[in-house]
Amino acid sequence: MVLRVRTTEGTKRLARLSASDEEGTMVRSVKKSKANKKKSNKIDAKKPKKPPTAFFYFLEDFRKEFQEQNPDVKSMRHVGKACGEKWKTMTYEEKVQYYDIATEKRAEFDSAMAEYIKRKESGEESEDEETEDDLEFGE
DNA sequence: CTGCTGATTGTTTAG
DNA sequence: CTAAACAATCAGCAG
Repeated sequence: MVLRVRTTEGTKRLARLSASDEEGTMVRSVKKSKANKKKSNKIDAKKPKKPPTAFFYFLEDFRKEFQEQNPDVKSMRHVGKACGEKWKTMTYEEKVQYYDIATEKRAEFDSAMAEYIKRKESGEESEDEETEDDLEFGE
């Protein structure tokens, strides 16, 4: 009940979600914004970042277990794969634990989003205070 | 040496 | 509603 999973499967939610490509070309080449490090940070625009999903939270815990059970495994990518399969095998009750966490995060994110929209409607023209880009001295 | 890619699913966003 | 993109992580490979 607490888990408002959005209409459950009734709407099917993205029935196939581009199922046509799912099997054929897995061109999942995401642009990825990790190209830059500190410089050029104006790309994100003030938009609230997306909170980690339940899957990610599960990953955090699963990672450790996976490494213990699979000390041979190295890349985390493989973990993700294994995690994905296990994730599907997990029961709703088990996943609910993580869903609950994600739900709370989303609630918090919602507030940030509301402000973002509000500001956007008010005027996207925001002063960029992100002047400091490479202020790296220290070491 | 340095830096991006890849893989997982879920959630988010804008039209 | 829909489709696409993006969220973390970390090691491996390429130039």
